Amino acid sequence: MSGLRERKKAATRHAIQEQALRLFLERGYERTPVAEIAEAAGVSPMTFFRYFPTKEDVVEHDEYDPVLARLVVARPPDERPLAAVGAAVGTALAALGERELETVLVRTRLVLSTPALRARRSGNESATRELFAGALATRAGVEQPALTHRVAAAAAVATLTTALETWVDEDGRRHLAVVVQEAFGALLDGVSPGRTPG
Amino acid sequence: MSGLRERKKAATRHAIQEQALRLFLERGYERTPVAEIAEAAGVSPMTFFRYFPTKEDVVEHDEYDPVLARLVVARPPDERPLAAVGAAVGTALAALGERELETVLVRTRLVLSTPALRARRSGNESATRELFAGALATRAGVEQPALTHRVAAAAAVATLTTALETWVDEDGRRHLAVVVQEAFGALLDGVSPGRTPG
DNA sequence: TCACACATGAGAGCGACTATCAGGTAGGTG
DNA sequence: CACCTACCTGATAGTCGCTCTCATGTGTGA
Repeated sequence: MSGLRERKKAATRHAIQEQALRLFLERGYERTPVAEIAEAAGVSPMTFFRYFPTKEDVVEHDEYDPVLARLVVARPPDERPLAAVGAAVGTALAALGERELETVLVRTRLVLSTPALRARRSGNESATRELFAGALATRAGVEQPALTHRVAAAAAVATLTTALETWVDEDGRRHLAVVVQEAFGALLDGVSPGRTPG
Repeated sequence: MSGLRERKKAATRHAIQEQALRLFLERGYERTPVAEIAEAAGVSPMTFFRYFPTKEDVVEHDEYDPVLARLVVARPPDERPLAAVGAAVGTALAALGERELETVLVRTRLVLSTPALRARRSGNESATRELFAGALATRAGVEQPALTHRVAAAAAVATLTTALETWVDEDGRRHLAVVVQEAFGALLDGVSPGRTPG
């Protein structure tokens, strides 16, 4: 399955993404036309859109969501939904190395500071919510996610987003996992008065 | 302050919005060019953009947020943040009449079923989050919103969004206030096991 | 009534994105 | 090794959202 064609495609895709990110960081997202990215990557503008349906797509990855969903399903069933998601996220983040965190930081900063990318990110969160809601339903042994599952999923994603924003604001000084854990703790604080800190 | 000029502007603005909504519902958002909206409203395409900076702006209102923020600040300070936001929203929704709810239903349905509008809506939620976080901070008597306030605000907005989606899925059969209350109850369920139903 | 401010329109133009068509290259087949 | 097919690519043209500049006409305030 790894003929010359496949390798060329992978290389082209990688080149486009690399040049795009470089130009975005240098000159800003809005001031970088697709034509320039294509030229820098040595392809035609057409080819850019064959690899990435929109200009925004070249920034996003969203490869973590399915992993997270599986971790959520695997959490013990007596755990409260939000605690389950929080723990699953904690587990996933612990596996991230220094370099990966740096990449995430740079890209997240770019996304948060670019309205168009921010809006798209928000749009994607809706898919993440549904994925988490499905995972919580599966864990509970039911077909369709109940309102509880959907609300818990939505709150968890919102908490995650807030944690990410905080982390970027801090320039990534603390480990992301720490900030996320603190955010989930703050969520409990915001709901019930007496909580048991971890 | 209500000279002929002002009234003309208000009329033009209203005409554009009315024709836009009509055409969007008839032919769909994506298949309705701004030029057609402008023609239907009897103005030039240029004028459309003078009144609404983007095509998406013609759909959104977002007039409720400031009201909600004020209601949040007014909640008793011993209430937990999420309960405070939930109660504030409940109060605001109780004031909505049959016709207003119908309008909200139609527009929300359009927004949720149109990716571009959905993304924009999500983008706006970020502003709503900050507004709520500020309100919670003010209520707590501090200048800058703490992480607790920001997380609570984010979770509350996420819960609200989920409630709105549920409400639209149900074609507005139950009153929106009921669905929202149920959603906030579900959030408590998702966090702590024993809760006292209202 | 006069002069200014402002709302509007016309035209050109940019950038994201799409559809169609033609040419070249990889891959399996004889 | 030659060939044929399938697919990747590019050129062209076009649509649509959105902006800029400039000129004109219409309210408004003096």
